[in-house]
Amino acid sequence: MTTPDLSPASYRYTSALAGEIEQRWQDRWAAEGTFEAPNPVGDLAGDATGDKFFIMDMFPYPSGAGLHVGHPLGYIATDVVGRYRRMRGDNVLHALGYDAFGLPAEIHAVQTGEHPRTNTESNIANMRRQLRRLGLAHDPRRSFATIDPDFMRWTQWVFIQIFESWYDQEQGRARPISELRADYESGARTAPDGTAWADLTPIERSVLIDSVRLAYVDESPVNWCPGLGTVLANEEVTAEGRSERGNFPVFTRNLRQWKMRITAYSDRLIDDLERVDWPDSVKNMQRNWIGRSHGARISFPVEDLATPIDVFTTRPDTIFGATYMVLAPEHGLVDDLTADAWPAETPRTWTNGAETPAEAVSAYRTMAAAKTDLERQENKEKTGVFTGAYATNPVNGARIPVFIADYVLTGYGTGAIMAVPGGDERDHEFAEAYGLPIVHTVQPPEGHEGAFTGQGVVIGSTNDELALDGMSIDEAKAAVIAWLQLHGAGEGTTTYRLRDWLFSRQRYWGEPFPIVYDDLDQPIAVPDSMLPVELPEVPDYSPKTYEPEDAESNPEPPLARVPEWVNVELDLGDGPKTYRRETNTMPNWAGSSWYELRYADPHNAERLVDPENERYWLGPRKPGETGGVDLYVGGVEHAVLHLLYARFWHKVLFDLGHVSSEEPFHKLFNQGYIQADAFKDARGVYVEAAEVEERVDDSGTKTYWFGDEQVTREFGKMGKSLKNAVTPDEMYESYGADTLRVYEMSMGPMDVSRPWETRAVVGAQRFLQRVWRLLVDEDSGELLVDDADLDAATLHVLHVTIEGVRSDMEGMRFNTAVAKLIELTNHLTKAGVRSRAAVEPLVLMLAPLAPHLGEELWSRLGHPDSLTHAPFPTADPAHLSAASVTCVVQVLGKVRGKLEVSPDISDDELTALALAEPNVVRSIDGREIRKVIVRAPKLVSIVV
RNA sequence: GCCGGGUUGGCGGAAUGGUAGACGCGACGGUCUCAAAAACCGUUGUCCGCAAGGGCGUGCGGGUUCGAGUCCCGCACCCGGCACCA
Repeated sequence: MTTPDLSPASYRYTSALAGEIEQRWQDRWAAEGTFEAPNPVGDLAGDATGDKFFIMDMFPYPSGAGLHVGHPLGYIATDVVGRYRRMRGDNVLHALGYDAFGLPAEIHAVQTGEHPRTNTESNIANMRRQLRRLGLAHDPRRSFATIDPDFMRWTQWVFIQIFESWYDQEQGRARPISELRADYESGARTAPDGTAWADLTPIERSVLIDSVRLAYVDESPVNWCPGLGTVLANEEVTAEGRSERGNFPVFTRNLRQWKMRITAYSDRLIDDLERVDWPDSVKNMQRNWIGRSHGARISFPVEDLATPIDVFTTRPDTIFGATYMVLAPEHGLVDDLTADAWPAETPRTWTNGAETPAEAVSAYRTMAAAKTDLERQENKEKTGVFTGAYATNPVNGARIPVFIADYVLTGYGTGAIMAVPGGDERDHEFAEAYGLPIVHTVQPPEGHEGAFTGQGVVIGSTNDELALDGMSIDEAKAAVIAWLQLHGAGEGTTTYRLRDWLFSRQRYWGEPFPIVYDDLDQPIAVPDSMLPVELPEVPDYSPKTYEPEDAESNPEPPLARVPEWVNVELDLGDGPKTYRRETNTMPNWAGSSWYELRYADPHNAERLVDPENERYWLGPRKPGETGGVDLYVGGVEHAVLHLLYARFWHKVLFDLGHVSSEEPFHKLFNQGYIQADAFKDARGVYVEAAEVEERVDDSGTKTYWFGDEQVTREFGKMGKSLKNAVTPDEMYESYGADTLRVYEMSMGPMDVSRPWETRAVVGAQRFLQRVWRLLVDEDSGELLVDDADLDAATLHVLHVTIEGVRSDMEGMRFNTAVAKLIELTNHLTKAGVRSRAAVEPLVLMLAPLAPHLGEELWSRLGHPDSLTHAPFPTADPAHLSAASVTCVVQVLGKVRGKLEVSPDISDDELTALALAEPNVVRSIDGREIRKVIVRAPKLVSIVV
């Protein structure tokens, strides 16, 4: 890219020299173990000084495509923070692992026949090479991959901990199953139906215990994707009801699958968000995802049926306006309450033309089941059918019809609603379509049409015992709930949108479950001594896939094809017996749900993490704090996936006493993305952005050409799919790693996305070249530094820079830190100052951003040791005020003059000077001065 | 629809309520060179003006203030998340 350097200056800071310097220092850091962080105990034990600081990046998936310049953005940022903290004296833990289970490796394996492990490991090696070239200050002893048997063993161990636990609602925490069993055995606790433990058969006991485990198998509606041949979590299905990967249709099917009882933690997962230092946007996304809403459960008796309909509502105050009820088509009571014949005078619109309610219900159900999520979303027109049944409104005895309709969802609340057309827009729409009464229970404003959902005064809501009229909505809610409770018709309650986490996949390339089934088909955890359960060799890695539309197909895990692995003889304490292994594998999220803990004690063979090491690196700094990683940096795309799962697992481990921290990540920072122009040809196919040419026509309009073909420009996240990736290797080649680092850090604030512009990278290189040239003679390589005293102006600039850079580093404002260092460098260059007293602090401040250049210059300045632990410069307050400051004189808020004044000038003196300034006098133009505001020494504002 | 974030030169961006546009890219002019590139130096919001200086200017409309990019009210547009969630 750059033309060969023909200049005679052989010590010019070119990409070649930068490359040589960078590799040399990387070798030295590796040889000296510069970034190794000592642990309190264990194999990595050592003497730690200073405060601890644990930094983490969201670890990468080792893709075969390698890195582009967008990937390292966050890694550079955390590296700068880590290097800065070391210079402040902290003991910094920073390492990088690999999230290495995943679908791409499996697809590659299916295509090539190569074992996914082989391919994944070579991808990891390539990624390590690319990242090493960036000069990241990681502790290499603490790196791991989730596919390492030693890591997988502990992933399985955590799974068993969760499997062997239940959630004690009274204590509000997870407890071991063994304690629950002990309670049953001692009689301290009986089965929910009152049966004593001793009266239960072994299988009944198993079922009872299994029904409360935090990891459990159960048959329930799940997302089945025949095209991929696996079930998927809710989070992996798009809004259009298709798989995020591959874009295949997804069907809701009742299947027996593993789940994690994350819903037990709903309240703690919401409430503890108050205790962590996370961006509000992510906290909000998690709150929305968990979707806690307070309201009431209310029972509506049904005519001729013993079981009432339970509904959930957030607006119990509107119950007097409940004029009909709706059940989800899949609701369990529908069959029981559907009448034998249409009641007399049933309107024709309610029957859908069917002869009997049963016929109408059955037809509607079939129709609703055939609707895809997309169709439901696109067509929100309200449909439904009358069941022929009537319920009774408990507060006013009104006889109200019961419908089924697909605008009521089976999975939320109780799957049934009381419909209040006066206070709910959806109910209003349905009521209009089916001619149902509309009753307002909150006084709507004059001229209001349709449902009224705003605040107001309650009306029309009075019975013999309950008088809500005139109350506010909140008062009425409380009054209704109290009344319902008194009459046994309902109670205040809370519901959540969050569902339990579907945890099994029909994949080869994932962690096997450490579970076997006995001859009664009960799941049993394998003993710790048998961990890890490793993946068997299989003849074929590919999942059993089907026609994408074949909803009737069934999942078939690849591991089930290896009977000699599936059927295993074990002695679990009662003699050798044959067991059947679980053949599903864990989802990709498993390893990342606990990996923060392993960095703290990566080789511990006895425990997940030694308690002392965990307490040191993750424990709360003060009582009452959550603890957790001090800084976690990654993209916002994991806001409700990884970050929710990891919090859940961490809390279970906390409850069980394995960790002292209540949250995995104390501070979270979302970095923006690097974006870039992408270009599409006439067919809509992306073309290589690097080969597109920009042409400007006479009118100044820009057009883009790929060869002879005109293409259209777009803007998006950098990556392979948009064919606009720029690799770090290209940047190393043309500029060097330090230039790439400085450029990426100077592009803008860390938390916003920014467009990549290769032609702007040279600005960072010019800056580093200026620093180099300040210290080193380009022809001879000699050090040009002297020991002269600094003049007042330089002292001032230097200390203001130190103060500013420090604060920018603390606040992760690297873009402004770079700007300040450039200003200092430009000042020194212009003033011809090469004094050690100025250049040493400059080199130290630059070092976190451009560590190789920093080390090289530091060493040339005569320091034998790495500057990794050299103290970061401290500003001397004495030099922070300048010898003179510019004072602005405003007249009526407009700048009319500037004065160079002493910083300690008095108000009176400054006012006198300001009023004497010729341009100020002219602006006042003889008018009477009404007021003078003086903020010495910076400002005088004159009001006339 | 709901929640969160945003809108500043040609571009990326900077500004504890106090000189809007730091720093960088690009552009323009210059130095060096036979020439070009690189490098270095200078100019660069816009309009009027020879200049001194002045007018206008941070999405739009109001307000508070001696003074608003910054605070308050209303609106438009853009980005992200959720969405028939009772």
